[in-house]
Amino acid sequence: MDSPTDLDRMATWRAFQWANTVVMRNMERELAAEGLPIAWFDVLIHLREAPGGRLRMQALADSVVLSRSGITRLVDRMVRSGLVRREPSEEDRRGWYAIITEQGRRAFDRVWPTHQRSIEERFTRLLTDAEVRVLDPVLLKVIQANEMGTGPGGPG
Amino acid sequence: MDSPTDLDRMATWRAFQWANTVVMRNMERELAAEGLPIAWFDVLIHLREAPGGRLRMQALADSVVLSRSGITRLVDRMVRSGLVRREPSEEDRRGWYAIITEQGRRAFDRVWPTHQRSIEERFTRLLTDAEVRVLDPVLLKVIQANEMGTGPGGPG
DNA sequence: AGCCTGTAGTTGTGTGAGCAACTATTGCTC
DNA sequence: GAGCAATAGTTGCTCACACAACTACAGGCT
Repeated sequence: MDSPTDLDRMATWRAFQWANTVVMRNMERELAAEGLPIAWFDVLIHLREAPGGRLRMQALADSVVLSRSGITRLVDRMVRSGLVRREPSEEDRRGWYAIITEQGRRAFDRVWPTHQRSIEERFTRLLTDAEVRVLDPVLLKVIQANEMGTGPGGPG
Repeated sequence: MDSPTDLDRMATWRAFQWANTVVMRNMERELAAEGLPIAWFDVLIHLREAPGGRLRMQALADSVVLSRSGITRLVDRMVRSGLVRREPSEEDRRGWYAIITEQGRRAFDRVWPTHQRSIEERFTRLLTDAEVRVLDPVLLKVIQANEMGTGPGGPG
C-alpha cells in the first residue's frame, strides 16, 4: 500500500481533465441533437432555479462561467428564440434581469429527461455510494482552492 | 450513513463540472500569461511524450480532443511560431506527422515548472493519498463509459 | 451640488473551433 | 487491375467567445 507518487498524482490530474472533456463532448452532442446547445441549457437551468426565474446579467455570467460580453450575446440569441426575456432592474437603473419565459421552461422540460438520463449513464450511475462520499469533499476542496469570487452551484 | 440520493449525485455531477471549469480557467490564464496558450501546451506535451517526438495529425487531434480541421489550424499556427514542424509519412502518402522542434522543447521546458506548480497547488496537493486511490478508478470508469475510440493518456 | 472612482451592460474587433465539402490516397472486392 | 467505399488532411464558411473601449448609472467625498 505505497503512497501515490507525484507522477501518479499527475496522472490523476490528467485523467480528471480527460474525463471531463470526454463527458462534456458527448453531452454537448446529445443536447445539440435535441436542438439545444449546452450553453443554452445551462442558462435555463440557472434561471429556472433562481427566485422569480430571473438573474442579473453578471450573476448569470458567473453561473455559467462566461465573460460579460459573452453573456450579453448568449442572452441576445435566447431572447430572439423566445426562451428568455430581458427586464430592467428597478433598484439599479444600470442593471437588467434575464428572465426565463414559459417557452424557456417548456424547452427545458422537453430536454431534461434525456439529459438527466445522459448524466446518469455517463457519470452518476458509475459511482458507488462510497465513491460519491469521497468525491464530494474532494471536488469542494478543488473548487474552493480555485475560487474566483463566485461560489459553486455552478454549471448544469 | 444514508446512501447519497439521486439529487446528491446530481450535485456531485455539477461540482465535478464546476471544479474542472474553474481549474481550467485559472490554468489557462496562467499559461497565457507565460505566452503559451493551453492548447499549444497540450500539443507540446503529447508530441514530447510520443516516440520520435512526432504524431500523426489524427492521433494528435484525438490526444488533445480537437476536430481534424481544428488540429490542422492549430498545427499551422505552431509551425508558423517554430514550435512544431510537419513531415510527410513514408508509410501512408496521405499522412503527415507533426513533430516537436528544438524550439518547441525549449518552450515546453520554460513553462513546465510554473505549470507543474500550478497543477499541484490547484489540484494534486489538495488530495490525500486515500482520495487519490479512490479517484483514479472513478475517473477511469467515467472515461471508459464515455470513450470515443481513443484511449486516455489524454490532455496535459 | 459637483466630482470622481467603480460597476452594469453593450458593442467593435480579432481569433479559435466545428461542420461540410473537397482532394489525394489506401485497400477491399470482384 | 478496375472500381469504389473508407480514410487523412486541408479549406470555406459560420458561429461563439474574450478583450478592450464605450455609455450610463451608482455611491462616496468634499
